[in-house]
Amino acid sequence: MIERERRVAHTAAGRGSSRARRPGRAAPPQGRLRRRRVLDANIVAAAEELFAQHGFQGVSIAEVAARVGISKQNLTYYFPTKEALYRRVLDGVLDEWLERLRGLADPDKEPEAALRDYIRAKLRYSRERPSGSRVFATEIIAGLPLYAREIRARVVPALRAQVETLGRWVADGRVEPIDPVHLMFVLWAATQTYADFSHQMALVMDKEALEPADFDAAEEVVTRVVLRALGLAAPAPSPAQPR
Amino acid sequence: MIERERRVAHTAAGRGSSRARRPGRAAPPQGRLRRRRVLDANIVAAAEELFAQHGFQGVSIAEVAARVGISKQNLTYYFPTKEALYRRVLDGVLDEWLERLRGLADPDKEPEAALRDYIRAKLRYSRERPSGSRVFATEIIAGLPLYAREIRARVVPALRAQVETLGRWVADGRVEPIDPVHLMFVLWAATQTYADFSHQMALVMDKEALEPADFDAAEEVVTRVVLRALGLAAPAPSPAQPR
DNA sequence: GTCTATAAGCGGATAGAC
DNA sequence: GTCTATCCGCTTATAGAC
Repeated sequence: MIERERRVAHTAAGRGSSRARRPGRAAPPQGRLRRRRVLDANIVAAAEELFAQHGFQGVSIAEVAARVGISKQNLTYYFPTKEALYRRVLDGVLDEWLERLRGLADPDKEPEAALRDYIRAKLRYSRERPSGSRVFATEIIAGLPLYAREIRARVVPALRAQVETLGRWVADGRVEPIDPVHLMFVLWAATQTYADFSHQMALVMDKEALEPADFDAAEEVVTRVVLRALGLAAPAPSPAQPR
Repeated sequence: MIERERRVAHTAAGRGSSRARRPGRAAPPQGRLRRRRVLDANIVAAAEELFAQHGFQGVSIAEVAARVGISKQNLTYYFPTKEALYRRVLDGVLDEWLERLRGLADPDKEPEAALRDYIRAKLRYSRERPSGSRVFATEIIAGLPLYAREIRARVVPALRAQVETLGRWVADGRVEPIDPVHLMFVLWAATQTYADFSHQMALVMDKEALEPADFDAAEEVVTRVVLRALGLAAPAPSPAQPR
């Protein structure tokens, strides 16, 4: 079963190099492969939403299967265990998150521009992939019971690199002195919260769900808060009085 | 069974008025009552920790019972359903949270002092009651499946009051203009994260768990970030150069 | 690849004796 | 209040036919 898991996971992830195309086979395997990849992606997407709502133990593979229109026995063909499916969900979240935030907070860029881009990208992720953010958050809140290794290997280095960049800006006198570790935690929290706590926010603002305008306002406030903490923004932007 | 739930829940919450003391009974029921209250509190405390780690569905009542040294059948005597126990956990979290934050962010107080007190209290709650914060966070992330009514009735008004206070300070020109709703969201997130995400923070800082000094540093950074966003703090506190 | 069938266990909840 | 006994449903996972 481990063999099966490996095979499916690799082809699904697009790295199906071990299974070379058989020249003797006339029918193109591309159609089948593509269909499998689509089904695989649908399973992961459905699982992501359900895990975000109910947590790992709160989801049954039968529910996931029902969402994508297959039997739960068939689902185990693609993902032999529930935990394997959960890991694939988190792998996907992490892949996309690291991809989007790559190269931002570059120490050579201007601090202000780098931070603006970073905040924008992170808030955009919260808006476009709230379920992914939530699965991630619940895993962290639970104390990393199933995904500690990957967090340690992939997330922690990324965060440390960003902290180091902040620290260099401070050391070079390009921003006012502040604890870079905790500023990073605050920045992370202030952007993450627009995915994780959006249900409560909607209640406070008396609307069904957050709207694009809310994310624009969030970006303005978070950006201002962070930049001013570093002495990088004008003291009184006062949008009420146009100059 | 509903009858039983009501009775137990009320006495356990300390409002056991319906069961008047029988004058004919010589033995003081106080001992028994006190023991029951202690056991009840132990159950709730154990459940809080487990719910924080594994989520609602991830916890079995047998686990909770084992932690307090009773059988699961006996546990159902105190809490007839798992959901009732979960609600009691959240009730306790909410009670203490509202109690601690009562009167802070008073519109008549100086904005700077009010905000400092509020941030300190909220961070202290994250430090002292991390499990409670985490249970709360997971319920919100899940989309309020079981506790929406209480959030709506008790949390939302509290948040709105704080938003209104911030808005009044802006309107009165006591602080620089900013969107009070989103500033509140950021403030909430920046303090909440020190409970919810502390496991990841510990990994980033390469330590077993957050220490008191970390919370001191957090308080300094969060306070500075918020105050400067409102134009309330000196531009360059620079702790490196004592004046 | 997808199906039927089923194993094997745990979950919450209840009944009733003491 | 605490115990033993038990019900019933749902869970993951596997075996094997097609």
